[in-house]
Amino acid sequence: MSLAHALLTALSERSCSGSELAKRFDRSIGFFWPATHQQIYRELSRLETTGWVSSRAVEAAPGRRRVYEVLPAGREELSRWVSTPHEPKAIRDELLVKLRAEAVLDGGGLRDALRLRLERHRDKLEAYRAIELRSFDDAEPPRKQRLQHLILKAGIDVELLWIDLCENALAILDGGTED
Amino acid sequence: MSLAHALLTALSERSCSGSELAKRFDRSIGFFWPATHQQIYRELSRLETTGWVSSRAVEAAPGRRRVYEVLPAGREELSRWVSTPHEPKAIRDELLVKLRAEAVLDGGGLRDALRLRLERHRDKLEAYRAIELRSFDDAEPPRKQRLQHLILKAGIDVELLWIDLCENALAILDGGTED
DNA sequence: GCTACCATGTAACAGGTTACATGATTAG
DNA sequence: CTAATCATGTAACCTGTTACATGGTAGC
Repeated sequence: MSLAHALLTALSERSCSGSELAKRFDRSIGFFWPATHQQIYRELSRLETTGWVSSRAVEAAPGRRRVYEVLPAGREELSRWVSTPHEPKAIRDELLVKLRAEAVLDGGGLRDALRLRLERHRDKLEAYRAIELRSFDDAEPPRKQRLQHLILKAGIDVELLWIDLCENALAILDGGTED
Repeated sequence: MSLAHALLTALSERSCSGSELAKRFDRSIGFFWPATHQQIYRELSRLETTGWVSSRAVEAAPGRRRVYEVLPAGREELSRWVSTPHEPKAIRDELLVKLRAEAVLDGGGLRDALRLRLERHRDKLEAYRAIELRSFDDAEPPRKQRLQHLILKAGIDVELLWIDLCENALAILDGGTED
């Protein structure tokens, strides 16, 4: 049920409509919990049925926009969920399966996939670093900012990890002997 | 369709029965592509229908064991899949959502979850390092071993990353000022 | 011959993905 | 007034998860 709580988190930061949520997801929470607009609308309906958020139609707005807002019960639920420990989820990444398949196939066909991944991870790294420069320049930031920065740094480290993996894999496929 | 290809990979390494596959998954490919025995049996049936694997019943064996084997068409499919580039998948980890929720809630309720994750990631790190010592002591390993070692090192790096994240998050929640 | 265990499987469900549909507002 | 775009939504599907069922073999 993490999408529900991701939405509660985003709406706690600022109330907004479904489409705006979808856009905000694309450039913040969605980095580590992606969601399409279909998922978001479906989940918002459920949240409203459960009584964790309320919505009101916005007059004089494009489409039939509705603005969602977290109710006290939703805030309690979010708090309860945050305090509930959970098991880590496994990585589940296609590339690692492909590396293992490449090891048994012995063909070298993985090169293109590795180069694409490398490009994507470098792009993402750059995007994260741009956000970092833009948003976290404070030398002595408040707790909230420090936590948000920590999340971003985790994202950066993940990209660095994949970049390193891809480069090493390409070196092996190209027959290099360096480690 | 990654489970299908993970199974083809495992069966290419060595033919075996469904239950044995489930066990092998638990301690190798399953680290980065987990699968329950139900998923495995369902997928094996499909693979056989598609004509990528064949199975034969084993007489004089416990239960009604069937041994699965990759057919030439399956080997081709695996090769085709390895050469097909794919987009990286997002992280999708509950902990990052919770960190962000903690930032907006301002309560400190995340400590227990962080401590549990820390423990789990340390355990996994230790397990991976034990495998590394056991399996990769060769100074000049063949290509196949180098690729497999690379996968394992990626797993180790991922655990180190999470450990670092959890420790830093706990430091912030405990009001420390170190970065 | 019980009991426990093993290999295989079924059924129901939850969540995510993709394709498409509808009404309403805005731009030209 | 027509085309493009926006906000919301429906439907079908696929994968993964959980709980349970069945038949067979092995140990006592």
